Amino acid sequence: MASNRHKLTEGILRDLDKKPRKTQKPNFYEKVYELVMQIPYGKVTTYGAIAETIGMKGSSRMVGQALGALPDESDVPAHRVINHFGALSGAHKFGGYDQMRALLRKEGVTFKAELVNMEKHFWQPQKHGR
DNA sequence: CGGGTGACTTTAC
DNA sequence: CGTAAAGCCACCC
Repeated sequence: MASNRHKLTEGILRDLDKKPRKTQKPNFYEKVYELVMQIPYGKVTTYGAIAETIGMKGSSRMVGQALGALPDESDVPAHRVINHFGALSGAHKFGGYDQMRALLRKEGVTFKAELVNMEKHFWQPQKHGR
């Protein structure tokens, strides 16, 4: 449902807007965003790699969920996050496959058929603060 | 509190 | 090879 997603997005915006409160459990979404924002220009990474880096190996879906909640005007380069095959799973959020591919190509990312050339562009996320 | 949802990944057949 | 199913768990209602 579109309205549901919209509400979700509002929640994310609210969370991003307020200062990260250092509770015992920081926002999972913020962790994902911080990692994604560290992806260098022209590089890509996968949901699984991000999940593993934030200590949630196997919960790659949560990563996708976090990215899916991002507003379009977000500074988070979500287009650099793809699935482990190199397919553009989130293409629908960028106006379709062709558009997302064009976005990546513009950054120098090369493709093998319909898949990103992972061996060449995969970037292993690193914990915040190295 | 419980159910539904989701930009994934892996394993099994 | 292809399809199915099950883990995974934060967030919203």
